[in-house]
Amino acid sequence: MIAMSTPRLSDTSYAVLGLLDLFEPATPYQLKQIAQVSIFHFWSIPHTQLYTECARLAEAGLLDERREESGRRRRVYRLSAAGRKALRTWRADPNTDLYELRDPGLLKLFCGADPASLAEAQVERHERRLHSYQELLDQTDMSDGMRLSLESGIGHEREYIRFWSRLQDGRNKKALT
Amino acid sequence: MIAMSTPRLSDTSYAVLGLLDLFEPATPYQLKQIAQVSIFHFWSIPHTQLYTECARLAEAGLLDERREESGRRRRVYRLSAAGRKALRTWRADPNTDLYELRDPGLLKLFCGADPASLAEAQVERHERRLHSYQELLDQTDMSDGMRLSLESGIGHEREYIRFWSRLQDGRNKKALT
DNA sequence: CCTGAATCGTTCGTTTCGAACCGTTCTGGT
DNA sequence: ACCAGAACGGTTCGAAACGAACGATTCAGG
Repeated sequence: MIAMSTPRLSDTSYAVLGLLDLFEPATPYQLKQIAQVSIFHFWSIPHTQLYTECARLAEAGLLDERREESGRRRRVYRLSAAGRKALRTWRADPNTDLYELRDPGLLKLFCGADPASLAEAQVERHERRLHSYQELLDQTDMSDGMRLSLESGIGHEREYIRFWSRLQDGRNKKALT
Repeated sequence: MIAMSTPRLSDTSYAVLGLLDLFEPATPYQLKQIAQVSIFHFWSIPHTQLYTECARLAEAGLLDERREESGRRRRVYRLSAAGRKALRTWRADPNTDLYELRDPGLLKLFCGADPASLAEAQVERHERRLHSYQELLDQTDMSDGMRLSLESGIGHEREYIRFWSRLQDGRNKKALT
């Protein structure tokens, strides 16, 4: 309950709070593993950031940190009351920005790369990813939010496959610049 | 032609080279304006980075820089021969990673926000964006790559609208947590 | 046990980020 | 013509994010 230093919370901060809300208690390493099969699809973070972000949030009083005595001396985190409250407040505001995207494939396409050969590689990768999402969907039991966001990912993968497939078919076979 | 220091070129570097290839000569500010109606949709960069990136690329010998004498003393950039070559090499390799995405809306959904109220805001924003893309498509004349990447953006906006619209309809009216 | 492989956790130098600021140019009013 | 304020253009700088690399622990098999 003590009001500590309050650094700005980024969306990434809330991502960590949200993960812990579903899967606490957890170490940063476990969060990384969970994130890889859940939020990384629409909220990418380098794994090192989970360590620093947890530390920051604990510092700010939004997480409780407990450290193992022996062995790896893992730091295990839980939401504090303040953390739970911060999460609830943020979650209740439906006004959010649109996405930010970085797609190297589209960038190359824009820059004039040969569409057909780009497309071939892209279709394959997106199909692989689509399958992994679909497997996730029926293997795991998950929260509503988790299922919905995964379904969104599936929709976008399908859209990507549609888009790139169209570019695969012949006629675009000019030299690779 | 002089081989200068060669810092790693990031995809953002190539984005700048690619823009200049289509629209040279240009100042960083002009690049920003062009980017806003072209690559920002799939390759977001803060505008200040265009200034530093141009400087870096000029330093590396991939751009030619000319500075105005009077007034704003703008720096005007063109591709150098080396820059053109670097762009061509990069463009010819079809093996590219998949996208990275950061979508705060999906993040909130994942974290358990009320789907219906989130959806309402999201649908509106995505529809606005979809319209702006569609206007771009017939107003402007553009390169093949530009048109294609814009069409991809339109496809994804439609997908977003499909997804969020589904969540708009009643029954999800539980309290906003 | 011992050795190598997998797992786990963190550090640290570099790059990116974006708020904030300042100088220039434009616009309209007088 | 001149001035005030708004819009535009460009840059700086401190903070945050990034990711390569490393060191330490645990596990698996011989």
